Amino acid sequence: MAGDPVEVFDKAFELVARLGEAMRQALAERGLTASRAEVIYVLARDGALVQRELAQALGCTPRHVTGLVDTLQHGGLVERRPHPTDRRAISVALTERGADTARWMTDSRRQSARAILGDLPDADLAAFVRVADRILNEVVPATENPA
Amino acid sequence: MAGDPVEVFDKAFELVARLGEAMRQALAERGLTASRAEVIYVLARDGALVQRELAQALGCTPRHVTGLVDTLQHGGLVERRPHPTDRRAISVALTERGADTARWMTDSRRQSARAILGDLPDADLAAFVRVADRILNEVVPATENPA
DNA sequence: ATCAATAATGAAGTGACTTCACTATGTACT
DNA sequence: AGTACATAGTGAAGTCACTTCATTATTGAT
Repeated sequence: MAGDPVEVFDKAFELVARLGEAMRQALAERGLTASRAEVIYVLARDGALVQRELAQALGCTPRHVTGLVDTLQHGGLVERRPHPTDRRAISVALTERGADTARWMTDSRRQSARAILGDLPDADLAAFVRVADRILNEVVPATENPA
Repeated sequence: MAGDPVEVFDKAFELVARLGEAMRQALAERGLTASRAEVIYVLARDGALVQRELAQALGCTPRHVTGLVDTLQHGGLVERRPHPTDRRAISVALTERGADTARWMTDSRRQSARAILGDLPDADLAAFVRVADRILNEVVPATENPA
């Protein structure tokens, strides 16, 4: 049977539900939650940030960042430092352990990707990306970060 | 650029994050949350259920179902009835409004699917489903409901 | 008649997140 | 300098998803 748009949509939602759940579970085994993992991801990508910037990057309130960073700091993944020029602000950076965790996230994602999809034809993978992009562009608001 | 497994994985996760968010938002406009919507979906699919069965279908605790049904009942989407043969149990069924909501969910999903993906080549859609199935089968635990 | 399994619910707790009020600073304007 | 407003972070309190641990009705099976 060829491709039915509705079937594709259903698969996409199934992905949302089940892949999301699998991710949550994998993170939980490392003592992380999706939100906390995202903090780590962003800090690894952008370097040390002030909490307000972190809130923007995560799309949540600054207040919530306070709590997230509290927990992460308590777990030794992140550290707070006084901002060099602005005494109101607090700079948040990954610790060694935090950086290790970030590497683990990237590596295991890459490994899984290759193990699971490595033998599929390039054409299929490219088509998946095309369809996914279409859905993403049409359906989704996207945390705006334009020009 | 052809298909890179890692890029595909990343897209899949982006779908998880952004499509999930879009769904939550669409539901919120109708006063629903993902969990409550799932109750409606399951009841529409399986007919009236006892709360314990509902809990199994949703993969959550019976205790949580109590609360979900409370809210839905209060909103007039669902009704509780004494179970005909087992006086411990409570049967939960959709009301007219609940059934309408279920129809809305199905219809809008179908409409969006056609509007967004209708013009893509069948081959792409079929490839998407193949790749998604691969991910689903390999990565995911799946709420077991086998033979 | 009795006793263990079962259906639902109260009580209390966790994690994600919010809004609102408040403190400490930074900035700008006179 | 002096006043006034904006900004960074946090305490307090609340919502929603979801849990575990009693406790109360029943049921079913001996």
